Amino acid sequence: MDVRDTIIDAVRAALGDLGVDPVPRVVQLERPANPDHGEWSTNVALASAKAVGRNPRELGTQLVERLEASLPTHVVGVEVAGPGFVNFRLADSWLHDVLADVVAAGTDGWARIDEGDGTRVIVEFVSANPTGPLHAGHGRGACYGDSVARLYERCGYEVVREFYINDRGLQMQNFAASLAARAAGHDVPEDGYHGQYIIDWAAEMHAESGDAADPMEWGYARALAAHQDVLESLSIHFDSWFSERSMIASGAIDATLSDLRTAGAVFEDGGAVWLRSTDHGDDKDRVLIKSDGEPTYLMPDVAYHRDKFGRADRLVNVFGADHHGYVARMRAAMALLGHDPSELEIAITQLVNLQRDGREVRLSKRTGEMVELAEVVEEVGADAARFTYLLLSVDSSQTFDMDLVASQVNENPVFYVQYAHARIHQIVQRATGAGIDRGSLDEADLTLLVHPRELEVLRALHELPDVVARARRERAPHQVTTWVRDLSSSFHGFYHDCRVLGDGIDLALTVARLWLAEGARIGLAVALDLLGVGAPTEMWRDEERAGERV
RNA sequence: GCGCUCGUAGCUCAAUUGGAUAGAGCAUCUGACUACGGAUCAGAAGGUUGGGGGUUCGAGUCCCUCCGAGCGCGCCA
Repeated sequence: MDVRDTIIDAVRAALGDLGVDPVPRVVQLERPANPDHGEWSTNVALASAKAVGRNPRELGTQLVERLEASLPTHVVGVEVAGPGFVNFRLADSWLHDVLADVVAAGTDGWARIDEGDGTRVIVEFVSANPTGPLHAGHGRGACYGDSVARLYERCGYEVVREFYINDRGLQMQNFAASLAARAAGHDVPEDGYHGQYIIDWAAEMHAESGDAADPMEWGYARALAAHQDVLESLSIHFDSWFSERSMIASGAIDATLSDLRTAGAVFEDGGAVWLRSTDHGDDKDRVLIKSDGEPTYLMPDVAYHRDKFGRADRLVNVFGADHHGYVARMRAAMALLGHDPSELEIAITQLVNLQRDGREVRLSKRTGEMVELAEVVEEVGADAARFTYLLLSVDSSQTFDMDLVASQVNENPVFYVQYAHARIHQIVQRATGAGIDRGSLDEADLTLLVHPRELEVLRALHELPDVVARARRERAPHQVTTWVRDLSSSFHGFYHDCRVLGDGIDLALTVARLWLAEGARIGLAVALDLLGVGAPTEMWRDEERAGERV
């Protein structure tokens, strides 16, 4: 049982004894910013004083008196402070228990949150048109979506990663026309695609099958293959590629329209069929079927989301910032189909500004100026790319400086973190080489871990389950990135000040520190896996490796 | 004009969703160990959280207003 639960139970009991009625259902226990304020702190006296008409400081004092009568496990001191905070001082033993818990849970179990209970979730992300390669901007949504999926999995949800392919419609026709034009040696149409890749692909198509190829089908396959290649290189694997075309064949679009009609969710005006999206918060109604009888872009997308709800309990969509205007109408459409809109979570990723050679590069497939995601991965490496994309909250736009991430590789935080992991492996190897085995946890004396550096590592490890749960809830993998940098910093500090092996280090202390390193290893491995970044057991700079070979 | 996301140290960003003295990295300056691989560690300096008002025990966080940035606002996709 987590030490916090023990404390919270004691606090609630004491509040009841003091005549606070009702006892607050949720008692917050927080870590004070200032270490002088103890290990844990609660503001419950401040929060409930008003409700029961008492002075907060006084209520806090009484609370302390009751708690002192029978201190919870590990607690060695309780004090009231400031306007009425109640602070708890703990013996280091609570952290030794944390280490034992971490080690017992291992990489499979530590920070595995049991709240999804098998709820089925479809995480849809990337979903770029198959009309050209993914560019650097898509990388953010790709890494983000995959990491969000990993968080859901870690929290007990059953996750499907899905890529929606807009494989019909005007953009596909423009794409095919552009390919055909280039293959025939002509300029591409005005509203076609002007990128260099069109020229390359047209040549490829021609070399492969002369004039026999259908530009649309050939280009579709070519683009999809490119998507899959680069995504796999980033360790992103989609379980499902959902084709818009397939819904025409399956009749899903007609069925959706029929459902909407039955629900009274559509009306006709000017020969077009409109969705009553204003009934559910949209600022205007939306056309589903144009007056010429053709469906709009929205129509199949609504059918697609209806289909997804048939397969899952909850949907998570990752949209680019340029699609945020689309959120309200999709929510409204789902509400009109009878779904709970809160079961459709939509995350918006803000833009990526790519910098190269000190200048900004606009990312657009249509105009042709772009940096392909594959180039980014090749130049900076998959791990650095993923870590960099997951460094920030997606609520802010990101400047991805290729030169910085690629050339000043030593300053990239991903190496700092990976180095911590590699160091642990090296220590264990060295210990093994010296004939030292850490044995079983039961026989280790963890109470020897009393150095501030050691305790800092253990505190960080204790936080991980909270971080994971919150990052999942807020769909914010960057919180995991922040945490893992913090743990790495603690570990490097420990490594610097506390020798694990060597003359003058008692064997029992070596063993205890080996267990601490194992705990840190587990934390790093769990977090890096959530980020989709590798956890290497050794790292050598190019020049070191070269030197080694001499 | 309306909507969404933002504005925090010179730069890039955090901040337990309303908690106590706003924290990291980079850059700058100064240091540490004849190294369990130094891709390490420590210290200094750096702030009116865009401006103003409000809510309350308490605001970077919530409300109002102004300024600024990005992105949207079609019977396009």
